Amino acid sequence: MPKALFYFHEMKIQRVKPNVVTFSTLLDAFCKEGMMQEAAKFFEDMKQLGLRPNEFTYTSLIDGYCKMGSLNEALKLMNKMLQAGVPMNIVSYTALVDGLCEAGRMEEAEEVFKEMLKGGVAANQIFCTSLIHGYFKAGKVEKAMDLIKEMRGHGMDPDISFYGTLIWGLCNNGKLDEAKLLIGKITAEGIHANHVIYTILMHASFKAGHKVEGLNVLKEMQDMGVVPTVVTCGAVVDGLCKSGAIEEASTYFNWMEDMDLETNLLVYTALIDGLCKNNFLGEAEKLFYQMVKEDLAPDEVSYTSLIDGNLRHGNFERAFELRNEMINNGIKLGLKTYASFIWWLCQFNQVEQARVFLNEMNEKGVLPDEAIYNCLIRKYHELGNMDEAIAVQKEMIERGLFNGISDCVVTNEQM
DNA sequence: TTAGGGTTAG
Repeated sequence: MPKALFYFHEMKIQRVKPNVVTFSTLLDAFCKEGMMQEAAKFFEDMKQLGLRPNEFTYTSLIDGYCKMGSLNEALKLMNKMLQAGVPMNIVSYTALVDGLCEAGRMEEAEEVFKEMLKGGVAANQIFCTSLIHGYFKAGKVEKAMDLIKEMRGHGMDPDISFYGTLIWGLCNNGKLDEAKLLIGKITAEGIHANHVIYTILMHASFKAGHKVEGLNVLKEMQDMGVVPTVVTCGAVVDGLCKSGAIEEASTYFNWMEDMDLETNLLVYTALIDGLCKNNFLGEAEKLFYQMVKEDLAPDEVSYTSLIDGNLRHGNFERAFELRNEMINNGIKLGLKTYASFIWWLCQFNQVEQARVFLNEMNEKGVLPDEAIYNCLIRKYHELGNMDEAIAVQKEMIERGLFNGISDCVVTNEQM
């Protein structure tokens, strides 16, 4: 990116005028880095220079906003695009629908799909794969299957990414066996599963509690000549940690070096979390600082893992120290960080301190979830402080988080 | 010449 910008400025110095393609290329690079403010600035700059953004320019921006979860910005851009007389094509629609699917906004995605067809733009395999991913993610297996049938009816030939999505969807909807059968079927048809598909299957096996099976998938993958990536190893380390096989997890973590694979934040965090949850807090702390030494900047997730580890061991002082370190490094506490503080403070009967965190969440605009409220209500109730239990439950109801079937302990009569 | 889909962490 800095090199690209250097050439861009060099162009200006040499009085070579950048055109729409030059701007779109740079703008797309900013979007892919998640630097949307810079991208938006380039967008304005090019218009100022009298250049007319085209479907490529708009699509990069729509995709960028979608990837960072700013769906409303993306939708606004679609309208701007149409107003500017630049028609949406299948690529622009795919970027938008994929964003809506990722955010679980399936009704809107279907609406956009209808509009697309009305406008005479035909769906293709990439578009359908995005929509199928959305349906699976939302647990709408039947809808996903219907669309797959329709795709076949339209003569679309499924590719490896499509199968990746399908296998992921089956695994995430409790159909691990069907996913395995499907891999066998496509292999027989001459389509070879790749590292992504094996990683999906392995992760699903571990998640279902089948440790041996998970490791078998890794072995099968290697036997088939598919080389594990850092993502594969991350899934192995995480899977083993969650199975309580912490020593094996450490072995695979070190194995990455033998494989010439560079570890990343995710793999470190998986192992740090595993160490914390398996009573190796000292090792977790050591690994955390080894990670920092390797220039991997801890994020909210890695801090939360270590904070949670300290809290579960009653090391409140250290947890607060890490919280401060996190803030000093410009990382905001998220829902999981607050949930961890509130949960463990309640477990150690420090309900007032937990309440301070709930208040802080409200001040900072982090929406608490049902579990956080229930945890506090239960603890207040247990300690005999019904006034506060009722007050917290009222807040929960006001926020629309009380669905009446949760295990809240304050009944209507008591309120 | 520039844009879209599947995998891992609290």
